[in-house]
Amino acid sequence: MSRNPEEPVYNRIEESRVALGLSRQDLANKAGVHYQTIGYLEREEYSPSLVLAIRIAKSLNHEVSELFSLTPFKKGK
Amino acid sequence: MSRNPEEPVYNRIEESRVALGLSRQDLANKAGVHYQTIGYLEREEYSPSLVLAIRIAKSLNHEVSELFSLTPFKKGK
DNA sequence: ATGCTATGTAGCATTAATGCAATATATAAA
DNA sequence: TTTATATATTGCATTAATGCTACATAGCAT
Repeated sequence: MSRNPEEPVYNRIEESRVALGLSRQDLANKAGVHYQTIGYLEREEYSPSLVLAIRIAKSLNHEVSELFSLTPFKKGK
Repeated sequence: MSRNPEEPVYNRIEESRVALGLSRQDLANKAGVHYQTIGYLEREEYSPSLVLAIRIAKSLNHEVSELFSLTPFKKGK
C-alpha cells in the first residue's frame, strides 16, 4: 500500500492565511517551506507531513486540529 | 531539500498505548497501518504523515498536540 | 522443550511529499 | 505601457514514510 491511499485531509489554511493578511509566500517563509507547497496544500492536492502541519498551525496561531481534519469542514467558521 | 531534514517529532505513543493495555499490533490494527510502523514511530526513527498522526491520536483517545510535539516531552506526564 | 506473543532489526520496493524552475494569467500600481 | 505581486500549472528530481518479509531474541506460558 502507499502512504496515504486516497485519504484526503481537509484544511482551512487559505481561510486562516487570508484572515491574517498573509500571502502564500509569507506563510511559506514562516513555515520554512516552498511557496508552491502552500498552494498544493490549500488546493488539497496532497496532505502534509506532521512536521509541516505543526509548523503551519504554529505560523497561523492555530491548533493542528483546528486547521486540519479527516472530515470536511463546515462552511463559514 | 528533503521532506523533514533532521527535523524530529517527539511523541508519547508508547506511553499512551501501554496505558491502554494495547500491543503495537493492536494499535496498528486500530490505526490501519503495519505494526512495524508503530515500532518505528515509537522509536522516533521517523515522523508520521499528518493522516497517520490523526488516526493514531484518535485510536489512543488523544489530541494530536497531546501525542506529538516538535519539542521533547517532559518526563512523567 | 515447545509454543506463543511482543518486540527489534535489516533489507527491499513503492509512492507521496517536497523542492525547484519555468511559464502563464490576472490584477493593481506606477 | 510597464512593472510587480499573487496565483496556477506543469514537469522533473530527491527522499522519507510506509508496507512487507524474514529472522532473532526474550518472556511467559504449557
